[in-house]
Amino acid sequence: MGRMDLEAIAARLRRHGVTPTSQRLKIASILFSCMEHLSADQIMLAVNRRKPAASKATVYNTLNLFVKKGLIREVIIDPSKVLYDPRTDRHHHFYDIATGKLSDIDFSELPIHSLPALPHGTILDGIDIVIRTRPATA
Amino acid sequence: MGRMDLEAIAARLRRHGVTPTSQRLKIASILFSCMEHLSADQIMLAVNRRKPAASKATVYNTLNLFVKKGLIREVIIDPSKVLYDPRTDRHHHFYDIATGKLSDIDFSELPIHSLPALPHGTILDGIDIVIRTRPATA
DNA sequence: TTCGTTGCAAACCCTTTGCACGCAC
DNA sequence: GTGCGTGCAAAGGGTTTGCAACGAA
Repeated sequence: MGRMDLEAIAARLRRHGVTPTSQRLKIASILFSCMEHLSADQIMLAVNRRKPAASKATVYNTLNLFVKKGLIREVIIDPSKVLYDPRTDRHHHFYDIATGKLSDIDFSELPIHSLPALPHGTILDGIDIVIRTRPATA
Repeated sequence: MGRMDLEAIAARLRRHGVTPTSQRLKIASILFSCMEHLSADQIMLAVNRRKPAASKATVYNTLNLFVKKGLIREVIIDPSKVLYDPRTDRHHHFYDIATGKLSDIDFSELPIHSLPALPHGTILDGIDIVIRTRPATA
């Protein structure tokens, strides 16, 4: 997987108010070059594949920091673990209930024509749509 | 909260292939009379409010059984705990990110006009839509 | 020096599991 | 007696936290 230019990633972190450190750059480069939905555990493995580069605590702290700063998003689908999504633009997901695999749906492919009235005293924060699928030969 | 007629609940359990026991009836009556989205913990508390009626293991086993038998559904939104939904018909949810409160959206209020093409080799299993909201005065 | 970052290990919390007891048929 | 259901306690697994060491400005 071609590593994205580190300086570009560092700039992106700074733009979101995150000081780039070597651990954060490594974690960010994995997320932004893979562009897949990874669990903290998978990121942990990828980060330390060759040599120890970040501890478990740092991986979790960093991911939570990235989420808070809007660099990535959490995807809550599997109750057993959180997935992290390097895309932050509006999009939705396919979720294969047999394999657990997530894939993206562009916002334009699944337009919402009208929203129901929101509960009183609330404003819209966002919309998450998950289309669950399963293998055809099940 | 008016307890739903126990015999009606027992019949519903049997219809789904679940042998009605006193613990299962109690748990089911809480879910079906409250018609709210409860966590296992809240159900545990409600079940044992007056006197011990079911152990933690039984609550979890029962909820998982109900899900497997199609009596209730899991709602995965809060990564820290699963919520159980007594409604199994097609519907969606509002989720207040500040309070954690869930409320229902009737299927008819949020029509999906067209679906994107599913990934090759997969078939539709279902659609989950969560409209995230937050208090207007945030 | 000073503040932010990292790492280790322990703590946490929700959930599941192993195993023995008990009840219904 | 057989099988399912229940309960207790312990284990499990992902995530968070306390605290000391570290590092850059």
